[in-house]
Amino acid sequence: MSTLRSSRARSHPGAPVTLAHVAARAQVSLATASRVLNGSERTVGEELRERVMAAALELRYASHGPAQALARATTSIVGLIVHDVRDPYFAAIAAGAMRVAREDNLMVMLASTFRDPELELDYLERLRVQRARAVLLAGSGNTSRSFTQRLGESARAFEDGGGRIACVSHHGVSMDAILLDNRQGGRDIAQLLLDLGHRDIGIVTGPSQLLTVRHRLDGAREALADAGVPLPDSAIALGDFSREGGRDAAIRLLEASPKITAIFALNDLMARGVLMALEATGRRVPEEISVVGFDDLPVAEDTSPRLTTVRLPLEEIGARAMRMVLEPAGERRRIERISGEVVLRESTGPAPRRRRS
Amino acid sequence: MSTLRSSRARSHPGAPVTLAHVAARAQVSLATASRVLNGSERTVGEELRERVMAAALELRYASHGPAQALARATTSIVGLIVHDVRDPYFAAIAAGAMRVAREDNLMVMLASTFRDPELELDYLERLRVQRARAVLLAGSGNTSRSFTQRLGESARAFEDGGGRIACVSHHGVSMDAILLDNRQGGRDIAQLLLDLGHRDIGIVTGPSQLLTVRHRLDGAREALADAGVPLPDSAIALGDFSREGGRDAAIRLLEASPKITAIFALNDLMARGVLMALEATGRRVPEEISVVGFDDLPVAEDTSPRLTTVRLPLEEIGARAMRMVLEPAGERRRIERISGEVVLRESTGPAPRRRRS
DNA sequence: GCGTGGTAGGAAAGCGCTTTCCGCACTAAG
DNA sequence: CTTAGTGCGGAAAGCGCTTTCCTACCACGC
Repeated sequence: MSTLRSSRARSHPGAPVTLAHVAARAQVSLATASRVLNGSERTVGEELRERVMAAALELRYASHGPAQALARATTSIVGLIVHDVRDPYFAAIAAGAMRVAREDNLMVMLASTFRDPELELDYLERLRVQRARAVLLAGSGNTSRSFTQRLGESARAFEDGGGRIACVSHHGVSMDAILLDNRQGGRDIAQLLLDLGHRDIGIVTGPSQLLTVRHRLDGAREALADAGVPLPDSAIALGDFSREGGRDAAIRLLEASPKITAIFALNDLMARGVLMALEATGRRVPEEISVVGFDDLPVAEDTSPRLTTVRLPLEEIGARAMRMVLEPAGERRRIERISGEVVLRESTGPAPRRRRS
Repeated sequence: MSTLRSSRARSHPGAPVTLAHVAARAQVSLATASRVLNGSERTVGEELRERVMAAALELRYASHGPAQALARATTSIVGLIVHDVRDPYFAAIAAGAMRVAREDNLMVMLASTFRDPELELDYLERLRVQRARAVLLAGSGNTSRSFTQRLGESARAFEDGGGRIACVSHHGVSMDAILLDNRQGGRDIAQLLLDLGHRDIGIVTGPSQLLTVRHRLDGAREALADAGVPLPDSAIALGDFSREGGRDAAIRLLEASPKITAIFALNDLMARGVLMALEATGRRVPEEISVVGFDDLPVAEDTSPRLTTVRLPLEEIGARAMRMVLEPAGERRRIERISGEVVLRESTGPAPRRRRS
């Protein structure tokens, strides 16, 4: 009977059990209990060790994280700030980063800013308060000068507090980073379109203050310029970085430039939207018009035709970024570059012959 | 000059600034500084208040979360345990839950178990260590008796520590919950198939130890039984709860039961896989065979034909669950039920006329 | 037998906060 | 003028740990 009762001990609200309780029950000092239960350099005699273990088990002791953090002056928390968990792009990065965090026995605090830069700053501040060991900024950087500066200051403050910080993609701020070669990707995919004979190319772009957008667009511009193919303003339509944004932008684009034979959507979500618009207006892809995206999210294979796009190894990127930010700070800023590669699917085809102009 | 310097103060590693520094600089006591900087009942005189604020700003003071947690005996952390962030189902729930957490000024620790029940227990324990205020279990429950029991014990231990815990979906454990009516959903969607005249219906199912799977399947079984339509074992194929799992299962299913005119995939991801298999084998949907899924994830609208499925308001579910778990514990177990509704798209059609048998 | 090292256990000093309790100054009431 | 009441500031006692130091003890060598 008594064993039964003791095994159910503390299953009532009462005051939570602390190390002191464990120590008392095991008849040892606090120091010893601490050494046994939380990896310490010092060895503890076999007998005491067992007494402590047993007591901890019986009391169902769980150490007090915040107290440990205070005493040790370090936590086992890392922060991860993304734009939106629902966006598969960020979900993939998050998954990679979380895998690495887990390997290092760290808990991750995830924050979604929903693309609000202020929230990004706010979360960074909160992570500073939490004394996160490291923070990973995974959203795309912003082109706003003043925002960039404030972000830089916050990052500096965070580091002064002893934390590490790094980002994925350009952020216009000097910190360790995994840089995605969005420009080259934009260039490559535009070149693909050119190689297929397309000369009237439209672009469906996202919010222009995102650096990712800007770089992909720049890459495409370069490729077109090199080939001497014009890209009038009317061939560029802007929308949200989402399905709906892509669809709406495509509709406007088709009105403004009905002659285009190919559309480069700056990410796969938008490309999906473009496909929706094309389907709604009865245009065949790729026979009448080709469509390409960017990122190679799962959706790229879910559409029909499947999307030609630029593959980014997102989980790998998340993992490497997390690994980088968990390393001790180096002397100099660390940069790793990752580039995407074009994956050819069925949404692209040779340019149709020119219709009567 | 001096203002400039002082505004840049502490931009060097040195020891981090504490409340004591702020208090010293503002020439007030620790108590006063604390009261000013961290909402307290007590009022502080205008002058001192301003001095403290100024000092904090100049030093770029950030309070020490763990220390506050220790002193206040409560944290501003909530935990969220899901199977996989990459799965849009969980991403949506997470987004809803995170929105509510944000409204309450809480930080969320997100953990992905990748469907490993041991990890679920492990993370729950870690969240107990972190003294999370509340934990939301979002994965589907498990049918394993022993696991369920251990989960129950861990949950109890967590609650004994003063935290709240709740789950989405059945977990076979008594705790507050948002219950999804998976059985009814399965029933409804199967009924839809029946109403369309299908009599040879196949099912592509996920891991059978998931309660979600079991309930959806049970619902479908009931509908078929009520209609007197047989469901032979050969008409059920099992796979991973993913695209690939759905595809592979569909291939096996079609071999085992070539006569089927409709397939119910237990979630949209699997349904997408089914569509892939059907496309690969040249079967037209829905003319030759109808396909339905479950969840109504974005992918349901990305495929062609678009998927008929059961819509679950996932973000709403995540939000309500978080709200529930943040409320003080009630006397009795709290349960909210949410049911899905069939949304009709193009992947379903009337059963083709029986071929020669 | 004594000094010497090495080892295991414990006492206690923090870690950075919050909050109780105390005291002072001032006002209002008697 | 005294007394009670009120408002504000500060001293100090924790919160639950870790870790430094100190002490006691043992084994060993000479």
